[in-house]
Parts: sequence; C-alpha cells; structure tokens
Amino acid sequence: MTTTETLKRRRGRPPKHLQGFSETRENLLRAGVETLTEKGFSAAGLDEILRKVSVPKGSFYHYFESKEVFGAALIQYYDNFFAHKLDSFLDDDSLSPLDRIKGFVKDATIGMQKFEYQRGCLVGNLGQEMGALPEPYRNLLKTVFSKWQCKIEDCLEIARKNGDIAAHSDCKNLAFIFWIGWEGAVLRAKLEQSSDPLNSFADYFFNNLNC
Amino acid sequence: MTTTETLKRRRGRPPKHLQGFSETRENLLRAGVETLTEKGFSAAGLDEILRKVSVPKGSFYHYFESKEVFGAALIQYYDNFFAHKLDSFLDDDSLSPLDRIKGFVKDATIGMQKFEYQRGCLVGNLGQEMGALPEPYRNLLKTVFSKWQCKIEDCLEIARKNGDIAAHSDCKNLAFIFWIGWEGAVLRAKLEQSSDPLNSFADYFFNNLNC
DNA sequence: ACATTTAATAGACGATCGGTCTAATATATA
DNA sequence: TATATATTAGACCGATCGTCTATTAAATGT
Repeated sequence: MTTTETLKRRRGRPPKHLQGFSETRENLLRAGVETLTEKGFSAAGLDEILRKVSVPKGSFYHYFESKEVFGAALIQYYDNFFAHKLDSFLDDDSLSPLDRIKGFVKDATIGMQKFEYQRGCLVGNLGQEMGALPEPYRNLLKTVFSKWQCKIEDCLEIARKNGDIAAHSDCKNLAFIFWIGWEGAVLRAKLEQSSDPLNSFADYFFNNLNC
Repeated sequence: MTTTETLKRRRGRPPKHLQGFSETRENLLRAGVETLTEKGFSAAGLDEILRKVSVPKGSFYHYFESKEVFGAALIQYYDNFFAHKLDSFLDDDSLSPLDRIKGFVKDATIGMQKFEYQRGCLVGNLGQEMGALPEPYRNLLKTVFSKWQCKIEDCLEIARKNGDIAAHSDCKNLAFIFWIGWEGAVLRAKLEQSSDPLNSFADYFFNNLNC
C-alpha cells in the first residue's frame, strides 16, 4: 500500500509533498456523481454531498465557485469516466464489434444491479431535468451524447464492413437509436428496480441489426 | 358559451350552484402538471405553482394535505388525461392498428413541438427522479406504465392477427420496448429541442415490426 | 527570518422552501 | 338568527439551500 493520505485533511495550506493531489476535490466529484446519478441535480443538496465526504462548505467553495460550476465539472468528470469505459470495450480488437457493444451492455447492466438500480446515468438524468437547469448545461450534455454516439457508430460501421450486420445499415442512425433506447431502458430499470428493461431493449436492438 | 366562472374566486363558502366544481383544485392540478412535466418534482416549488394560478397556500393545503399527496394526485390526473388520449387513437376502428399508434405518435410529436420541447412526460420525469421521491410513487408509476403498455400491446395484437406485422411477434415485449424507447426519445427531444429523436425512434420501431 | 501570499478549512449568514397554523369571509343549514 | 361548513388569506417556523467572511497553516520572497 502506498502512502494514501486517507486521514482527515488539516487546516491551512497543505505541505508540498502532497500538492496537486487534491484528494478533497476528487472526493467531492465522486460523491457528486454518486448523488446526482441517484437523484438528479435539483434534488441533490450540497450538504448531503459534503456530509458524505466530511468536507465543510468552505472547502467546497474553494474548489468550485458555485453549484452550477460544480455540476458542469461533474458532467465532464462523468463523461471522462464513461468514455474511457466505453473505449475499453469498443476498442477491444480481440472481439467482434457486436460483441464489444454487448460487452459494454453487460457491464453496465451488472453495474446497475450492483447499486440496486438506484443509480442511473448522470447525463440522462440531467437531460430530463434540463427545464430546471442552467442553460449552458444543454450544450455540454448534447456534446457528450454525440461523442458517445460516434463511438457506437464507429463500432457498428466495422460490423457492417465485416458483414456482421445488414450492408445497407445506417450506422449513424442506429447509434442514435441505441442511445435513445438505452437511456430509456436505464430510466425504466431504475423505476422497476430490475434489469429486464436493459435486457429487453438490448436483445431487441441486436436482433434487429440483421434485417 | 356556458357560465364558465373564470373570474377570481371569492372568499368564503362558495354558492351552491357551483359546488363540487372546485375550479381551484383543477387549476392547481393543471399548473402542477405543467410545472412537473418541465422540471420534475424536486425542482418544482409549491410557490411557483401557486403563483401561476394565483392561489394562496391556504387554499392549496385545503385541497391537498401535503406536497406528497399533491404529487400522487398529479400522477393520477396525468394518467387519466393521457390514457384517454391514447384510447382516442388506439380505439379508432376506422384506422389500421398500426396507423392508430402512428396517429398517437404524430400527435405527441406535435404536442412537444407546440411547447417548444420544454415539457416532457410526467411519468418519465418522475421515474427518473425516483431516487429522490416518496417511495409510494414507485408503484403508482409502475402501474401507469403497465396500463399504457397494455393498450399498445392490445393494438399490436390486432395488427398481428390482421397479418400487418410478423406472425411470431411477441406483442407484450414489443409494447414494453415501445415505451422504453419512446420515453428515451422524449427525454432526448427535450434535450435537443428537436423532434428528430421522436421521429427516428418511431420509424425504427415501425420498420422493424415486419421481421 | 519574517512578512506576505497562497491553499485550504470552518462555520456563520441570509434567502427560500415546504408545511402548519390562525384568522377572516361567505354561504349553507338548522 | 345562530351555527356549521367551505374556502381564501397569509403570517410564521424549522430546515435547508447556496454564498460569504474569517481563520489557520504552509509556501515563498527578500
């Protein structure tokens, strides 16, 4: 085990040897994602997030100038985490392109089960809440979706060239459909506390790729 | 035009001839649906809803004992409105079953456009927020979905018997998929402020019914 | 070495929100 | 005419939201 400074942070400027480390900022982001994937932006209280990681308000406003800025950082943080996860599946050349997407689906399904279907997708949650959110979030969220969409599109395009799916497939549109349906399925899985919606939609999507 | 008492309600017990009428309660429900379809439950303040219809707090708590009870009434109210709308399309024997569903989709699409993609589906919104909502809402929302789902299933079953869709179709599952995808599309349409997600998903769904 | 700057913590603070309560008003009813 | 009922009116309280100021401790510069 390395020198993980899990101990309570002291007051005042921290000693140099653990600078740029900013465990507190990281903790806030993690706790923020946890909370927002469960309850969304509006219902998530700052105090709740702060209590979770034992950080006082003052520290929060040291790292983020407002809840709005924090939320934007969370979108970026989540996107970064999620895009890497997607890549880890979609760039795996040892699998067929469709199996890579199926791998991601399987992993996400297990993830939802692990958290007892309480946590959904941050981007989906915020998308639905858009009516009550700072307008600048809209473009952030749209950009994230189009980024994820490109990854799926690229993977489907390889499948098409390999002859794994119908030659006339419109991969861009299929990727669009994939995320529309997947987000809908995540929403429903949270409500029903079951992976049935995830499995049903995924099966439907993959079965229809060959016609 | 009948004697529609649109004027501001007077104080005190109302005259008998418009009893049971309860325009105030109705106004609260309408304004509540408007607000909750835009911003969800948590982000919707009571004061905001009350201002919209110029009703004081006292009146609100005369009709509803709490925000939680109000929310439950809104789910019922919305379900009632929506189920009738669905029926008006799905029970229209002058159209083929698939055209009936397409009629509903078209109407809903126009509806979203009319409100500039600011209002989504109350049930979808609350489903996503479930993590921050009173637990009793879960069953209400699940029941509403399964009710809507049955209506689509029945319509698809007629289509199947008519030979309009593949004979081996699993209509129950298709109806499940329909609502998963449709809610996902509504979410996305709100975010993108465009009907593309609605159209794309609907086209995809209908095109794949024949294979 | 000491004053100043920087990084971070601590918690007070005002505004707002949900929900309750009492009072006021007007009609129905006995 | 008196009492009961239905509805409006809005003050009020505790909790919580997001912001802000003060405090603490290390780094830095001369």
